Amino acid sequence: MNELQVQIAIDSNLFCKDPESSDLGRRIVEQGIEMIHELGYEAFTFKKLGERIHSNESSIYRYFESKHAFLIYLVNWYWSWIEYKLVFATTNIGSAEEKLKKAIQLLTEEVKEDNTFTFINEVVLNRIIIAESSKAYHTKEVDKENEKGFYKTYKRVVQRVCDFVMEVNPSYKYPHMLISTIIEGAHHQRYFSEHLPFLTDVEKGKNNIELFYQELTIKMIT
Amino acid sequence: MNELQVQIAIDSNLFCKDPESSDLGRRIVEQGIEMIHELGYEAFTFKKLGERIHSNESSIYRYFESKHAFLIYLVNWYWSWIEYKLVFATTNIGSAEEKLKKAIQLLTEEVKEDNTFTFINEVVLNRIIIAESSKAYHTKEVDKENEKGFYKTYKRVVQRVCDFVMEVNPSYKYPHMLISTIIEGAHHQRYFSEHLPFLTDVEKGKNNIELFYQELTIKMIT
DNA sequence: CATATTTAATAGTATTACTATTATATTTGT
DNA sequence: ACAAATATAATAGTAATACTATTAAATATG
Repeated sequence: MNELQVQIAIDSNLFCKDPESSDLGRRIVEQGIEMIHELGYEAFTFKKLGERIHSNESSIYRYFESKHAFLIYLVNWYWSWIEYKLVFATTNIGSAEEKLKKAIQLLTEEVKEDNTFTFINEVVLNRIIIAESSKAYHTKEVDKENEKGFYKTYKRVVQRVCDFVMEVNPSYKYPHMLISTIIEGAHHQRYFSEHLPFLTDVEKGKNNIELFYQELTIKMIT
Repeated sequence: MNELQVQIAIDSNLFCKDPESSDLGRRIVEQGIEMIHELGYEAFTFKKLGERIHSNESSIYRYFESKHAFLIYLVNWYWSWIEYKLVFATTNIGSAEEKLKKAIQLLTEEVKEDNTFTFINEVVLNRIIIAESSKAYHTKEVDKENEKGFYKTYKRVVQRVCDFVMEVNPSYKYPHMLISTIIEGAHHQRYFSEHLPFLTDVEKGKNNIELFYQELTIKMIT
């Protein structure tokens, strides 16, 4: 059986030249993800990436105008992918409660399988999002970048899940606050469980993070 | 009436030379906070700070070994201050529920009054913590720094509030997860309300952030 | 097959995050 | 009051960063 050939569509003002349009572009994204994961965002440079892909620093600048822009691209790719998974997992489900539950699972679970329906390693990308994505919006340029649509994909995912919340309880007052708290919270808890375990109650072999946020969702909206 | 003269005690391995011990040191911290707030962490440099306080870059390095170490110092100062306020606000309160409620208020409310019981502007520091503190632990060196006690003060605050949670409900399973979710969540919501309002449900004149997390606390542990 | 585009290579810039050295203040102990 | 210790300011220097500009060679396209 053939797999569905879906392409994650990325807004064209998130890159200079579409990295999906050439082999070099795909190598930049593929290996860039690996390198950010290995070195961390701060130590990662286009120069190092250029060497790794046997290309040149200045060639990478034709695809992304800056290191920051590259991170923004990855964050948007990630949320587009999550949106795709979200829509796929919730169509044809009748009960609003079920849809919401599925959505919370998707947002809080650890990304484990590498389905690589593209050249992008989603498991590694998930870890970058957890460890580095807050740097995408914690800058002095947030407001300008927000206007340019840099956070649009993330907002769209939040809105979709909010819609499920409102289906379950149309009078609930804080859907956006609830969903963004859960998304950011789950990422924090994953990061803490690995590096600052004191701040969590994660137990080996148990998916306490997911359990906690599922319980939170139900208790808050009913 | 005299005000209490309390000094926030900072662990001596969080600085090279104690900035509270000299006029220059106090100016570094005082003006450093203002500058990080104005320029953002990335654009802030010791060179610029040196110029601003009519001193020298290299003199600042005698107090803090790096820009990162300076941020870590500020984060610890902040949490020591919150711990002090927390202890002060909850002693002599008999009911565990009341203590917890007070604690959640303290952790989620906007810091408004500038009590300046020191040279540090707590209102501005609070905004730095909201906007920049995640950069303190999202580095490749977290584990090493955690061992050196860089996040001890934060953990201590979390533990104190966890103790209240356990007083209210001794069988509650996820106290650390709950409290760290609330702290980080409230900070995120404050930041979002200013820059990415779509991700919150903040209304003018209403303290929805505090209300949301108070409700969350009660619903989760009872 | 000519033209346009892409890429690689080189060089260069201003700035950053530091370190090292030294001379001059300032503080401290006696 | 004075020597010794310490703190500070000023200067200089380093390797690396995050880019930009230019050019030549390779590749794709009409």
